[in-house]
Amino acid sequence: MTVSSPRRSATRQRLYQAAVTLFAEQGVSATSVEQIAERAGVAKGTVYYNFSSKTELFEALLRDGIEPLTAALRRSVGAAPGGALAALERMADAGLAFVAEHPDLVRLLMAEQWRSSRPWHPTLVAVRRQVAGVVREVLEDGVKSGELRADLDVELTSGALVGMVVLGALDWRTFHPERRPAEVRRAMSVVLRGQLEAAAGRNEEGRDEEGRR
Amino acid sequence: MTVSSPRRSATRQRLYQAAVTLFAEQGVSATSVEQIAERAGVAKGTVYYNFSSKTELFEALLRDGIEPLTAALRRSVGAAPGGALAALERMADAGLAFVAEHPDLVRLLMAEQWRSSRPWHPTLVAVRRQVAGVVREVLEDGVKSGELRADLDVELTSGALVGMVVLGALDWRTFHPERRPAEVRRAMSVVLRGQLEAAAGRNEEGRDEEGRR
DNA sequence: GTCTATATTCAGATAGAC
DNA sequence: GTCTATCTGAATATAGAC
Repeated sequence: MTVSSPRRSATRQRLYQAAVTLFAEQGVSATSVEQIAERAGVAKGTVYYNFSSKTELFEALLRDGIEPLTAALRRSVGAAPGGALAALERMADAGLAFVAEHPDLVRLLMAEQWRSSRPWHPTLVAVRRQVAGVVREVLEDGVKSGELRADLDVELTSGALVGMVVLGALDWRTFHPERRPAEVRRAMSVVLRGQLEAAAGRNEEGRDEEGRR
Repeated sequence: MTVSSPRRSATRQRLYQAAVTLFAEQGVSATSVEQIAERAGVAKGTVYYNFSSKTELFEALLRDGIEPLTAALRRSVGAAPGGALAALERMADAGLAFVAEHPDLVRLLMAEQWRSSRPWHPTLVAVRRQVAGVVREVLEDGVKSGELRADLDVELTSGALVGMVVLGALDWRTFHPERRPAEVRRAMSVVLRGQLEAAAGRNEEGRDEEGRR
């Protein structure tokens, strides 16, 4: 198995880029190979020289695109100070950044996630489990250390938190793109840290949070 | 314009049911009219007698399916006691119930939501805005009444909270269907009420919540 | 490696019998 | 109102020239 030639891998990258945009916007089935080729500036035959089928192109695209996501997640959890809530904030941050950088890929993941009985479904489920799994571990550690409440339902809560970050981020990119990343991060932080309520009985540490980082 | 005959509207209902399942599982484009007809137990021609095209069938299905959702939302906000957090909890509850009852429709909304440049996209965006809008109003009222923090970003926070509920609920139905609704509700309530942290400095009111309702 | 031309399959939509 | 039969366009995938 020889390493792909520079020329070929450049073509593949162009095809990835063209395909992910079209797939996200129209769906996989509604996108023709012709369209992908056109957008990438090559002929249809070239697509089939590089990938055996449209499905294979899509799966390769997923594998390639997901790698940076899992890498970013691992980074945000591992080497860092603070407790569980701080780790959750960093993960939310990493999620936000990923969505900002690869909005089409995330839209695609969101859309295809729920369709069982499609060839690529297992791959998507694996990604989902991996992402939610990292969050679950953080929650578990937080419970063990006593930082988080002992009766926390880590399974269901992790799913909900992932949903908050991912959909919150997509909502941002799609409907409020003029807002700055820091604003989005802060909104999520407020929910994560349980600071929705006005700080009536507590001290004023909530105001410190505004200047955080 | 005469009212549809009972026979015809029965057929339409069967077509809706067949279509929503197939659309959710395979996507709209990947589902053929033939498949829909087969599953509904009618011939393909009958589909075209009732709907002028596959797209029109899909849009009618959306309009019909969404009505109960917006109705449930209005109900859960309007006539009820308690402040903003209580209202948010009731809305989360309503969302959970809706997802439990119409999982296919919700999966479909989630999947098609992000594809601009499709005929039905405006309809889906309208639904999204409506749902998020109700949450935003509740947050705004909470801020005005002083229950919620004055500097709350109602726009971004409402998007995040909707995401938490919807994806949390879908996650539940898809990956943890054995869990009971009350467990899911409680997990979301914990996040909403900012009770992730162990109740160290506070009193034990957190334990009261377990027996809530 | 990439192109053009083409075979083949298949889905959307219609016409007309019942 | 619903069926069967059929038309038509389009999309996947291949073959072979360059």
